[in-house]
Amino acid sequence: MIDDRPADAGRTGRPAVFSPLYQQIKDLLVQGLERGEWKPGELIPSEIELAARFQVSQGTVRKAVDELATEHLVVRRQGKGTFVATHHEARAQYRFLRVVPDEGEPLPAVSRFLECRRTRATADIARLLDLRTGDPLVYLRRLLTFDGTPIVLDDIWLPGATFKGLSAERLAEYKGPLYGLFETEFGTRMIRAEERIRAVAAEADVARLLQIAPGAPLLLVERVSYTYGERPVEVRRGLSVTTRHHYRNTLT
Amino acid sequence: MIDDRPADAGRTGRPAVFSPLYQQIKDLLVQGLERGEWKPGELIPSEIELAARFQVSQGTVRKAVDELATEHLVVRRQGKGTFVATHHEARAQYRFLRVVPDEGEPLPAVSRFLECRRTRATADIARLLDLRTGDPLVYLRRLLTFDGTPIVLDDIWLPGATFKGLSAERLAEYKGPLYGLFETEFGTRMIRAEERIRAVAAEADVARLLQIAPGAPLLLVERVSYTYGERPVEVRRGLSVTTRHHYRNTLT
DNA sequence: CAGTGGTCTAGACCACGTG
DNA sequence: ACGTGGTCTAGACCACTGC
Repeated sequence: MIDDRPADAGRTGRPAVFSPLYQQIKDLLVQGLERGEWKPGELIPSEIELAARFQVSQGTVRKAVDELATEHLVVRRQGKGTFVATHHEARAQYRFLRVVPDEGEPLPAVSRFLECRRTRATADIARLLDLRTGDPLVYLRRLLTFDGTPIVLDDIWLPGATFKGLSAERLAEYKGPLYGLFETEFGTRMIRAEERIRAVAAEADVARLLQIAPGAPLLLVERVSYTYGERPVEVRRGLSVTTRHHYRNTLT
Repeated sequence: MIDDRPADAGRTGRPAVFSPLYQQIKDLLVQGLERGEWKPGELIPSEIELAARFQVSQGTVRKAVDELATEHLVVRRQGKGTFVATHHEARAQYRFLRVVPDEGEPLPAVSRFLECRRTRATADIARLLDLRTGDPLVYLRRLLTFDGTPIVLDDIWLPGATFKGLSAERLAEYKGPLYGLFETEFGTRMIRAEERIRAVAAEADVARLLQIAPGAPLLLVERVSYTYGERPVEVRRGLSVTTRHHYRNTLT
């Protein structure tokens, strides 16, 4: 495992394209994650092992791993090692579920799938997913219920090529976060998302599903999710009833 | 300047309350910022100088300063030094201004103040600002206009004790971000905020100011801003028209 | 040129988890 | 007892800035 060493990584000479050593190590580690060399939840090699493999000091590996931990790609656990991050963890759950009750603990929302079918990309969905108009998609519609009350209606579009085997049956039987299913069954780990948030008036069909009056204000959250290498893997439009719930956000 | 050294910071013995050395250094630096030892925009001592002052290695100071930079309390500039962060910078502007046009660049929004008066804290505002009901407040109302169209109506409540001299005249003549004014004139630097976002229907008076129909959906952003030591210093309720604008957010 | 932060190394010891 | 990540040090060289 000596040949993994980046060309010209030593203290003499210069890499063809300059980038700090720890950055190059980080890139190699991300490539390993992307290739599935270490799967979500698994232990990656220790810092000492990685330092030996890449022929750099432990300190340099540490800086690379530190950045991966900051970006939530891996999780450090003192005394145990460094693990590949996974969506199957209470810790990571609420990073992407931002609609919560005004009062009390965010009870585990109950998810019910109303639709699951194949369709084809419209121009706008294709653009967001970096596909071509007419490319195959999987379309999902689900209702999130908090404490018995319907609160969020999500429309979700996924690239058909990646999510070929996704079925209503599989969704119905699956317990846990949707991104956990994507990660486990389709080898696609969501790591980042961009959202645009607006207020809109409820259409008649949506109002019926969310048990509110037509025209009532709803929070619209349009999300594009990305996996490794800034590759878009999901478009989601969520409509939320925000009379006793809100979207929480921290500005830092 | 030798006595600034934290008690028992050396490699032998144990601090009474355990915390890593770099954390203690970081805390001391935050206290310096809070005291105004170095003001926004100013240069703080170099790493070598701080290392000498606190009697620790440069590496330990570096880790402390790195964290301050991550939290946007300071800004590092290679070759020049480390500066206290300030709201008077294009870089920092859009960290707290999240409502932007759907298309095109976020043109500098024009701010117009509709009200500025002293009032007293209601129970809910008092709770959020860690005050008592009836304590003095300064209340502001302002309208943000993008490209000539009114888009955001902000109601702002500030602790009267801190913002004693704030006047309509001062607001009218001031150019630049509101948080820049707070920082320069009142020595209060906002560093973090928590927001709750909802969709609501426009009331008649708000609809008139925003030039929309009564009952139209509006985005409501309720913000509490904090300065050093998690001390709340502002409550803000912003109502936005989101037909051609949206609230942007990145989940990481 | 001198001074700053940025990178990299090598080695020490500590705290935590497991056997 | 051992291996992991966490902290700390000392010193080297690099890259950027400004005189």
